[in-house]
Amino acid sequence: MPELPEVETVRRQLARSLVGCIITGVERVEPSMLLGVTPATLAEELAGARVLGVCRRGKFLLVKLHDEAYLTLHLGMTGQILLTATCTGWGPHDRFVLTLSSEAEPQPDGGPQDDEDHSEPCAHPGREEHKEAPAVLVFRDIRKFGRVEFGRGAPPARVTRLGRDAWVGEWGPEYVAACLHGRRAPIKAVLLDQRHLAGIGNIYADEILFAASLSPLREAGGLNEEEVERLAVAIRERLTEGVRARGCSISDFVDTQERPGTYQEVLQAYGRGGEPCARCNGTLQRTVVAGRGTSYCPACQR
DNA sequence: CCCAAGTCCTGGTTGC
DNA sequence: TGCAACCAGGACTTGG
Repeated sequence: MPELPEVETVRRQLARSLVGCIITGVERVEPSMLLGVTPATLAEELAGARVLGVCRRGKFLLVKLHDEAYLTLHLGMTGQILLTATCTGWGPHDRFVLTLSSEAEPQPDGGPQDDEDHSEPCAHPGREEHKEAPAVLVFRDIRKFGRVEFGRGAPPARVTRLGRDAWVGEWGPEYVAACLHGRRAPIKAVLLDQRHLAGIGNIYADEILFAASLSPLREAGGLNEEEVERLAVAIRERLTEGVRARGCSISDFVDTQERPGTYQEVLQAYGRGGEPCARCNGTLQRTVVAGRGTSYCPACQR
């Protein structure tokens, strides 16, 4: 599942490869995944548009174009963004395809220089990605949960109504405490609610709660100060680890070069129901919380 | 047939 | 009682 670390992995690659490029055309678009514009208008708007930056907020990617335009991408649960130098023909799940050309004049500054929280300087400047501008961007999505949105003036409402970015956002234990205050919903449901902290999905929610030794079933408003502090630390740490691992490829996720991440190798809770707990050697239990499959250790997650 | 799960939407409940 | 905030559950999607 593309959650914050997976989307950040893709953002870094897109920022490196796309900034300064000109979109030359829209080769393909799945209308049911398109929001805010018709396919015809989208093609018209994007043709000739220069990419100014690539930002992220929660699980959303924002491709900033000239004239205050934003192309907003959400990967849903099986979405992939692939960059290739040549077109080798489309597959049945290629829902949105852009062609690109590099500019003669390189941008003075490659990275996204955005006001907001979504961008981190690229941490691996030496890594080989595309030196050349890619010719094609493919948004591949087996299920059609992904979304492509175009708008002008400001990012779309589905982005502006998000809470603070769960990784690079400015927040601390007090903010988390305020989010949880008075809530009777289970703590995991609040972690998954993008209006509070944006970017946490089902995998990282389970990992964060394991790291914080908190039961996903706990009533959110019932956490004490010390537990909130542990939770806040676990959120930053698990997401940082996820980004460092270049994402979790337990299901379909791959980066723009079709390479998997490695976070699936260090999962302690997600998907491990019935297996021994790495911390206390108890048995992880599987249940359903907030309508989502949930694994946790009843012995040491309290 | 059920399961996986992102986001949006609806309808019922809670509490001031 | 009225109303808003809150919360659970369903729709959507397709391959395993």
